Amino acid sequence: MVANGFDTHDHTECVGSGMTSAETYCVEHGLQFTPVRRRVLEILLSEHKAMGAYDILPTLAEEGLGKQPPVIYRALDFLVKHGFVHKVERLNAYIACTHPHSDHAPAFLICKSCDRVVETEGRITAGLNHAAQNVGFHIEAAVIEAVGQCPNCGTAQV
Amino acid sequence: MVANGFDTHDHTECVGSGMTSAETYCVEHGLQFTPVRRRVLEILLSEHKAMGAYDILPTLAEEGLGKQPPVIYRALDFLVKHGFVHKVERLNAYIACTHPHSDHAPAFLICKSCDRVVETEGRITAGLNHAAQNVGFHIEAAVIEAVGQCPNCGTAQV
DNA sequence: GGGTATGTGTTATATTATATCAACATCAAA
DNA sequence: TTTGATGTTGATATAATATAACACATACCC
Repeated sequence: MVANGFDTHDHTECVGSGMTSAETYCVEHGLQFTPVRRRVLEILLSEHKAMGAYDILPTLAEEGLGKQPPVIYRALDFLVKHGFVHKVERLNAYIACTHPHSDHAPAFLICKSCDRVVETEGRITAGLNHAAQNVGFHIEAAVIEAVGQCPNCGTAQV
Repeated sequence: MVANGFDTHDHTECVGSGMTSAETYCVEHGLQFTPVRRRVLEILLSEHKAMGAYDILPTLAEEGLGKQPPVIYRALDFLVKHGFVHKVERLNAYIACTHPHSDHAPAFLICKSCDRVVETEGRITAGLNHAAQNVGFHIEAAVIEAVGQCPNCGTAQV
């Protein structure tokens, strides 16, 4: 079993490499990686969990980076649009991408008990593609979110 | 290509069979299929599309079935819990199940252009199960929602 | 340097959802 | 047939999530 979000681990490196990767991508693509955007990504990377917009906003406010909802939503829009962050629809929450720009269809495992979320990689959508073809539907993006119990909570409760 | 929500079709039968099926299920399981619950399912079946709670509420209000949000949310909770209705997380909307109690992992195709939603059947989760096993996660339910273009809108725009 | 596009600050509001508590209904056991 | 357990509804209030609209500032490009 490889390291994942259900483990406890030091993810200083997660933050560092995530920021570097975003930085590089923005430079290469002529995107403005402004202080608000930078800080929001940094918070999401360092918390290493799914956070609501209103969980992030107070931190920005403390740091003088904006205290109204539109500030955080605009930053999140940018980060989601460019693949640095994903929205977890089931939770109305946002989480830093752990496989930036690997051209993946992100899928999430959401623990009901502890609310931790892990992003998995890989091709999930073969069956879905088939279903779509049957009705002539063209898939552009997919939301794939599994709800259940993570190893920690599962074993704890048995 | 079989009949589906992207076709225009007379779905009088969808409504009738949906209601009958729910009715039977409730009797068999000792559930109270009360007027509010009945009417909400009927509305969702007859509109044959994903609707927000606040789209449904005015109709209930007109008919004297309750005008406060908790009324509709409680009815929706009941209908979702027992599999008559699904929530489309991506849209924060609700849609009548078209395969009631076939023990399926519901998956949706959501058209970006016309907002129509089609529920597909079938086993979608093989790859996801594998990913979950790798981290020791136990899946209880899955949200699978594809966003894209339906045949009508796709051809219209080309 | 001037013009255009993009990003930010701010106010206000829209949309989606839940907590709480009292009243009433249903049903089965005492 | 009362009692009590459970479930449903009615009503008020509020929480949580998200966007519209507009003025101003900054970045970028020629």
